[in-house]
Amino acid sequence: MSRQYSISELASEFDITTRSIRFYEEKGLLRPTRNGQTRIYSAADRTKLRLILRGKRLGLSLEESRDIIEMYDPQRDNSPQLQRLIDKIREKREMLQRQLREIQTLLQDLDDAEARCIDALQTIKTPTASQES
Amino acid sequence: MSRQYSISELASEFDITTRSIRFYEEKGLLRPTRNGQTRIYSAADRTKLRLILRGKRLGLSLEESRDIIEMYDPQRDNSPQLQRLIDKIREKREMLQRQLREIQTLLQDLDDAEARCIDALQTIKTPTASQES
DNA sequence: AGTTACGTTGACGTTAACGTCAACTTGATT
DNA sequence: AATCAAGTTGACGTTAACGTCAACGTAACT
Repeated sequence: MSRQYSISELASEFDITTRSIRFYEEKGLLRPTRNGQTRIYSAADRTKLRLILRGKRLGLSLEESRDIIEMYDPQRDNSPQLQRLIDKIREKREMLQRQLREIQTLLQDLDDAEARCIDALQTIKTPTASQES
Repeated sequence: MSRQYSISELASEFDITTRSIRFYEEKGLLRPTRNGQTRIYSAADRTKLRLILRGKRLGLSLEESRDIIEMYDPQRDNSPQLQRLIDKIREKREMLQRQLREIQTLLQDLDDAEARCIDALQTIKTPTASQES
């Protein structure tokens, strides 16, 4: 009973084309219901779309994003399935944690680079300080 | 005077093909010296390669990685250049920080998903607890 | 001299993730 | 009835980031 969305609503909200949204469906990441042949998206679909786009920014492939999306509605069928899911979650978590550490390294590197730049700027503005007094 | 590397040494160390390394050169990310027509890579080239691959894991394009690499050897020519570089650094930093926050959100989401899975597993192992006593 | 290992360039193929376009339907509006 | 906006499918084009392959050079070893 919560809100419904048209394809173009979602497209403009997330600033992507409708073609992309249909593409994600082709790849099995979304399954909107239909009214005739027209697609209708639920709030859950919208959330999934958000996850897809976030995944993209994080360098995940669509397939990896699909994995993650599937974790959101665990079909609690049989326990082997669930166990596999838990394993996948832990695996993804490790990957993300590694990624997090790498970002922190890069941030540190950027800090250093900025410092060197600022330093170089100073050196230019104070022409050859080594020759003063 | 520090160590030199052949293309296949680097390729096997980072587990990529020599073709990729040459491709990065075509794209202007590396500029190894030559002995005749054979490429010779320095320790700095190796570091750049490491940065490229890290960038890839973080979802950066090669062009973005090239930007970052350029920050590592600031040609301290003129100050407008340096100022532009500082701006680029700050911009990249914002992007990485946003990415960092997104990863933390995703990690939190994964924690939740795992909890739900484990919960579902328990529910299966304790068959329909609601019908007991 | 022959072969083996390692390197080169150039051309072309490939995959993921879309974009573009044409031809069509459907519902609402004028 | 005609037109318009929004949707659909299908076919094909595109870009990034390589991989594959062929044809060749070179240096070292046997």
